[in-house]
Amino acid sequence: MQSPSDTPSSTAAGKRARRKDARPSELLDAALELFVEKGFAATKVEAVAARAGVSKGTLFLYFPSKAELFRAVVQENLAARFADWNAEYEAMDGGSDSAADMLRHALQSWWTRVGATKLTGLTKLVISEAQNFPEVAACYHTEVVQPSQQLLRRVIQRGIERGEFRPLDAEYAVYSVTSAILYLVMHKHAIGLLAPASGELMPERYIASQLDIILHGLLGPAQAPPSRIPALS
Amino acid sequence: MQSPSDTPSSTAAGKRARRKDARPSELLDAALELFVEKGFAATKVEAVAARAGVSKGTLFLYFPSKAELFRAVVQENLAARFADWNAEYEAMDGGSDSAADMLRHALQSWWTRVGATKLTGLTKLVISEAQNFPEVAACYHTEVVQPSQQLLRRVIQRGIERGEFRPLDAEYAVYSVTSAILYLVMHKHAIGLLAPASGELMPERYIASQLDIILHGLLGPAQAPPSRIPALS
Amino acid sequence: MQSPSDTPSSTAAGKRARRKDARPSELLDAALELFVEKGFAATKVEAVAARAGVSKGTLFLYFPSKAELFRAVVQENLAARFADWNAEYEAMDGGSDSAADMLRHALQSWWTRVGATKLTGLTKLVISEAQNFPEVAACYHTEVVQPSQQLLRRVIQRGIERGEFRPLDAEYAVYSVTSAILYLVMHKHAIGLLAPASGELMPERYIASQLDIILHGLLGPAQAPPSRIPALS
Amino acid sequence: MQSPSDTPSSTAAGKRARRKDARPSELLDAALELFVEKGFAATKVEAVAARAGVSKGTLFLYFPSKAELFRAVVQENLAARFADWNAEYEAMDGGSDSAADMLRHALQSWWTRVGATKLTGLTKLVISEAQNFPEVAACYHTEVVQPSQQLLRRVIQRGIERGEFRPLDAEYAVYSVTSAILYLVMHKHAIGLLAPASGELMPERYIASQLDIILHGLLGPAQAPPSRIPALS
DNA sequence: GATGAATGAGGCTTCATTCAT
DNA sequence: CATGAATGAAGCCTCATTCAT
Repeated sequence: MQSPSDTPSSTAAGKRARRKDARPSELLDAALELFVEKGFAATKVEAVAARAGVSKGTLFLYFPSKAELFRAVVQENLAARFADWNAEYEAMDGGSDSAADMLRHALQSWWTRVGATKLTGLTKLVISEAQNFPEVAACYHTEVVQPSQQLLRRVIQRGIERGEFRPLDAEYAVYSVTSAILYLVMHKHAIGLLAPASGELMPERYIASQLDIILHGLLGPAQAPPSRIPALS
Repeated sequence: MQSPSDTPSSTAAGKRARRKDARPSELLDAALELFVEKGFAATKVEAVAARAGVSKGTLFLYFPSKAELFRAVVQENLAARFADWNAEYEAMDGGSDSAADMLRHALQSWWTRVGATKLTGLTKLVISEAQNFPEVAACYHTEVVQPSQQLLRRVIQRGIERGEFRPLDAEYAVYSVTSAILYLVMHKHAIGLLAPASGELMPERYIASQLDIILHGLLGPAQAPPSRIPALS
Repeated sequence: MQSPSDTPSSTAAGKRARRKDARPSELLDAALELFVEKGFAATKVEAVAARAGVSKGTLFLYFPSKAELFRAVVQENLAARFADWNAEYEAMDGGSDSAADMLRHALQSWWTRVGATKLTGLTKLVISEAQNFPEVAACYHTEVVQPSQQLLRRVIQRGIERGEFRPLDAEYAVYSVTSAILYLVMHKHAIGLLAPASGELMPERYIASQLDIILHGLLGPAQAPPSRIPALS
Repeated sequence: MQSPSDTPSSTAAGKRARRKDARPSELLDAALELFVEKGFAATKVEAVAARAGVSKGTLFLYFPSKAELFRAVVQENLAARFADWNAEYEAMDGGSDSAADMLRHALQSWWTRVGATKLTGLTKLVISEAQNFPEVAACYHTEVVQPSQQLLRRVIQRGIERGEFRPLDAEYAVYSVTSAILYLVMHKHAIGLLAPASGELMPERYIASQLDIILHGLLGPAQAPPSRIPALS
């Protein structure tokens, strides 16, 4: 039960302080968008500042250089994503669902928590700039890619051990899931823009299709589920 | 009937000319590599020239600007790839293989003809720079992406019609194949470099795994093939 | 009623703003001088910036390109010159002087208002670069050359109609005045520098001589004025 | 009575030799035109070579640098012009014409021998590039300007001494003639191009008008000639 | 803190000049 | 001699970064 005004400058100066505190994240949001859109080199710091509603000089009050801004963009969004993944991870490990359900759940929760948000830009960004920022890429790999893959591998492994899945190459089966995710990300940020006239890709339908095929592909002949043709959402 | 010196300047004067003829493609090769590695903006024309073994100025004898060099890189490699795809297309359409074999063949021939070459860089390049070169991206989409997807869609459709595959969402099932391909491309040029220490991805094993799961996922319960565990190549 | 410090930042913050306002015209002055001296192509933007006391980059804050700087140089000085010509025009048209006096006045006021200033450089500049900047030249012709020639033609025409001048080719008689002016301009900016050792040309004496001969040449035998030998100013 | 074939290689190799000897002057002609049109800096040596019908490299066989080419252009045409001026000079000095006739003749012969040819470009060229090539300009001044002015000054002086002309400032009266000439030159190469739509300047009429006014202006009241209105040639 | 004018290193591009053929 | 492919110094312009206000 903390008093609502525990800091001296809560009423008047508070608003400015909150604004001030918000600056960095407004800049990070603007930077994420622009880096994803145009790439690191083609993005001008002035454009980032402008999109965040501040002046060029202000950006340098919070980030010592453009490269540091880039690193901060990744770090910041990494944290957010990682927290969520962690929650997901524990929730799934604890339950007693079938491996198929766990995979279904993993993909679908990825979509709602990450795929449908601007966080997907981070993946595209890190991949695009991997060569120019190896430390950042390595960090991303350690924090995001490896844990996700480990989690998926464990689920698949358990499915095999339980006889739910066919006996297959568990390590590489993971890529069936990650490639499905990556394609959706790249479609959103690049492929889909190659030809705006071409038919839109409907994410839910895409995920349903991929899940249907992957699970059918993993499951042993006995457990083959009633082949649901995905509703054309 | 060969006179030993039919043209007086066949050896002497020819060397220059041969070099001149080779220059454009040497430059295009160098440019493809560097654009893929660092992106368009971060690649210096001087570096392209240096990798091709010529000086800065020479590049501009063959390409009027850096942007035109980029376009030429895509056009040039597009032609090569498209010719191969065409050959593949006709070979497959004419045969009387099962749809599964056709898909298997499509993926494997893609690997030998494209995936294992530096042509994969083109895909990564076009995707990375799609926003900054929309016309190039559109061209790539028309020339490469759409034909490939149409071909795959037709194969899958036929498999369904023949009862070989389950009745599923043929249009979206295509993405199971394209996402598998895209992931391999992106792994080669970006993901694999995120963490050099992480285990290498073996392309043949990757393709075998994806094929196994996709085909299992597509096939009707009856036709389920003997679940071959891919040899750890 | 003056408060000694009405605005807090009147002195401090104002200095920057005042500099910023002055920059464009400082740059235009420097550019005019250098373009006249060396020509457009041989003038380096860095030299213009240096003469204006700023760095290379600053120039581009105010003018988007070297060619635009050139256009601005002409436009800017055109305005100045044209305003004066307009004033002159009305002053002369309204008066009831003799045509001879009007011509005398025209030449002499041209000297004080234009000929003796750095504005003459504009004429040399536009003529020298006419082929490379046709639109600028056309503009100069419309704004400066044609009005001046029309004014002179009208004066001469009136002199002829009044019987003050001989009946001569009024249209071409104008060139006696304009050629006198052009020679002075070109002498100042080029001819006079051909041989620094050669005797200086004294502008007042030059104008007196030209006026003496032109007026003598125009006047009818009756009105021939007392042949004043120009004072060796 | 030289035999028509006194050199061994007169028939076959002669043509090539003549061509070879002609090369430098073809290059000089091309260079004069382009330097006049675009200025020294904006003229590309490749354009000069192309207009002369040879390759870039060939130009450098005859002229060690672009600057030397420029000097040669002036020197070469200077010689031609100076020879003519010399002939004119002696012809006039020897005769017993009136000073007025001599001036009339001087202007008219200038027109046919120089004004109507591409030699006028030389004047424009030297004036335009005077600052960047002071030695060339000085040479031009010594070789062309000073002799012409001296000649004109002597004619006018004699006219005054004989009582043919009014007693006027002989030294500056010269400028009435030179300014008339310069204007025609600059009109041909620059002013006339400012506004192609504006009425053409007819050189003969221009010269007639200027001569009429100048001579009227110089002559004493007694000798005033029948004021010929110049025929609208 | 916030601003935006100023800076100058660095990249793209041109073009005079060289030189192997 | 003639060619034109190759060179690289130099110029225009951009933009990350600084700093006076």
